[in-house]
Amino acid sequence: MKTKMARNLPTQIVWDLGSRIVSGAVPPGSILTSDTLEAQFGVSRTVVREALKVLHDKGLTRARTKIGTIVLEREEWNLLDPDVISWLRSSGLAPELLKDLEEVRASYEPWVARIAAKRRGSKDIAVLSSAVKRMTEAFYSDGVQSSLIGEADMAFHQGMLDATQNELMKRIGALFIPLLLIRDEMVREFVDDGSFIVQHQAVLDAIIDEDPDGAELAMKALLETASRASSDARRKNKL
Amino acid sequence: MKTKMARNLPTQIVWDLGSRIVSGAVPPGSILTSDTLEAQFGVSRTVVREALKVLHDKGLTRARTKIGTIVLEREEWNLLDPDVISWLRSSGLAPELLKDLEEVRASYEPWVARIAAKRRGSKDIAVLSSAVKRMTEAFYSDGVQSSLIGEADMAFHQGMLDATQNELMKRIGALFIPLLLIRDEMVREFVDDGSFIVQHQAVLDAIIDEDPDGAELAMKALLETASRASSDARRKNKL
DNA sequence: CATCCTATTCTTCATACGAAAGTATTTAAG
DNA sequence: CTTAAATACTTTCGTATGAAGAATAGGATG
Repeated sequence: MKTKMARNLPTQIVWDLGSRIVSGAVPPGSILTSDTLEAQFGVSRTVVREALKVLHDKGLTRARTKIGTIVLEREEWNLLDPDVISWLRSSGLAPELLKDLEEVRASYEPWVARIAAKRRGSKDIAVLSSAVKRMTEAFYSDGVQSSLIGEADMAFHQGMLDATQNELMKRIGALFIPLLLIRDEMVREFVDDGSFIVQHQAVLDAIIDEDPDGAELAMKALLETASRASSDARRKNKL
Repeated sequence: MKTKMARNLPTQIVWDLGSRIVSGAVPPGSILTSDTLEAQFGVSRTVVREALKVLHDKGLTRARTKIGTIVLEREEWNLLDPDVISWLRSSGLAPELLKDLEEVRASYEPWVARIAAKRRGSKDIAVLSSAVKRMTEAFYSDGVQSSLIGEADMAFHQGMLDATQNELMKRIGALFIPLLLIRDEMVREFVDDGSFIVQHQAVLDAIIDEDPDGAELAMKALLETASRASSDARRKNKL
């Protein structure tokens, strides 16, 4: 992940408030007043205002005269905002969101594989092959919990996105990859036979062969397994 | 569309600058200084700063000490930001973006149809049926240029999104629908036989029948036609 | 060529006033 | 006396302004 370094004051406050709102620590309907925040964070009005402006733009809050800035319902939040996504991730994913996410993924990722197979260059193949290789090595040396698997997994999916040469698709995919990784880590504990490696390899092979149909099918199979494992995981944790 | 009413000062400036940047009137590399903007818009630093903060958040600009606020390259822009999308729409769509958009659409909309067919309630059917009906009537009374067709088309696709009951999918779809409408209007001039009506009807029928596979196929057929017409349009306009 | 300096611009602060909108008070009607 | 409408009040956001701090591009200096 990117290590967010020394941000300026408003951004810090945006992150503090934003993550607390998204996590539910500051529930919808809560009232934030500029004065209070000013005192609370020990900053000036200017800074508080800039922070509130940004939160407003992300759909988290709404300013009302004589009342203050009120925290909006979750339906109003801009779920496609990178920051909101980031806050969602660090505050744990609601099962409902996870379900939505899985469906969205099922809709676009086979197509990503398909287009990647059509357009991939030699550099893309190198990236993807390396990712699968690292994934395999990590699995057979450190076992299924290795964090290296997650990194390789992420690199693989990012690599496919890059291979599509579709800016829009890259944006969308980049947005969800971090979220999906969390899910995948949970899932791998329930599919510890390494089958995910075989399935990634199958996708890679099809992409190398410039076989769009094959890539799409292989990706669907991969997602299918993940989805089944995911519901297994849910059942096991729930009951 | 929503009629954006009396917005506050910073928002006005965000829209003025944002749309000019996205349209290319203020090209990447341009330098905006707070002082200049302050004079140009006749507002205070506070307002200019808030506006620049928002533009920064949308990936359009970057503030650098001793230089000013510089307009970033297109690659840096947050293409998934609703405002950026809106500005892109009103400034005409680059052919490259159009191609990306078409691919993205092809990836998710068949799945939207599929999921809609699985989950649709009676209310969803009413909405979709009404849209197709209006589309048909507009076509046979006012011809293919009728703006009512566009409205009905939009209502249809929005209705499908709502039927999925997937918040994330709704967000993504809602983002692109307005852009696709522009494309569709261009396209309809090249497919003036009303075949798009039959194809929408086919999707609707499958959704009513709770036939996911049928809905997905019908939607794919619809997109296929649109895609073909789109390249026809491109060829004809280009040469 | 390397180092230092300075001017410029962003960043933050503190304060003040105007505008909008709930809340309380007064007034008037029934 | 009760109730409802009109009025004044008060709180909070929105905007403006002046000043000080930090960072650095680009020139001055050695």
